[in-house]
Amino acid sequence: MRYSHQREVIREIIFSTNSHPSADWVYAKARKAIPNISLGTVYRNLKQLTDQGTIRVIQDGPLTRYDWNKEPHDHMKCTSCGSMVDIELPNDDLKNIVKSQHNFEVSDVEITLIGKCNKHD
Amino acid sequence: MRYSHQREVIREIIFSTNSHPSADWVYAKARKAIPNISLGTVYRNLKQLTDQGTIRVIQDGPLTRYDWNKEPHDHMKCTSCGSMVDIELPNDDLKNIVKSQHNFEVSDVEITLIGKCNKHD
DNA sequence: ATTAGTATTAGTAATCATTACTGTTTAAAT
DNA sequence: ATTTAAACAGTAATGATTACTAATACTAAT
Repeated sequence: MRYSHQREVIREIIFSTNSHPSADWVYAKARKAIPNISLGTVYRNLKQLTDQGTIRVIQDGPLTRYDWNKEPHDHMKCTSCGSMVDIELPNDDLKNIVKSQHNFEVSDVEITLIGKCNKHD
Repeated sequence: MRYSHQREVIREIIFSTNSHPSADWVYAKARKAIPNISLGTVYRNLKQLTDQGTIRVIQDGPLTRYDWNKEPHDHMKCTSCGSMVDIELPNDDLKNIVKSQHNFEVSDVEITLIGKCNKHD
């Protein structure tokens, strides 16, 4: 893939945050570096970066977010502040259950825990 | 909530399938019973049925689907045929982990297993 | 260094899912 | 039967994403 300044800026934006930003958030940030960057360019490059495995997509309900963390991991979503935090949970048991009981070969496990984080006791 | 024929038809459609249909699929089915039913009516009633707890929403990536099964349960999604099948998985361990390690009070757990179902060995 | 070829871009139009609006219809209470 | 508000059909509007197009800018070969 050929180098482009726009893609590099977009990549850096994703890698600079843990907030799992949306395309729109990335667009707003990118405009600060490249004021006339196009929203289409943002979407196209987010897709390319995803396809080449540089970043990954996470789905937050109907919202599409992006994440630099490609290690297998899960998410805690707080219903009070809307934040989505990374967490690693064991899932070998789940895989084994469906393998033995349903003959379903798992390639990926997506777990989201919804609740209240420690800021809202 | 006042009775309406349209809502009743929509409710029956959801309850007649295990395929977790989308709004569009419900619309197509509903037109067979009520040819001039409006897509807005489908969306409005799916929302009402959801709000009153008669059905529930499940998010399949960016796709919104509807489900009559309100018992807590999880899903297996087949990458070959796209089908999404209900499954019950234990999740007490997961809840306990985040409670003790992150002081995160879980109200809901969403697990989706992605892989190949037994039709595609 | 210049050129040629093509991936990438900005800008805009188009699409898709969903929601909002508006004037009409209909359930159901009086 | 009359009244009232909820629900409707039809259509317009929104928001996110994708597609299109002519211009631009990497990069490899000269």
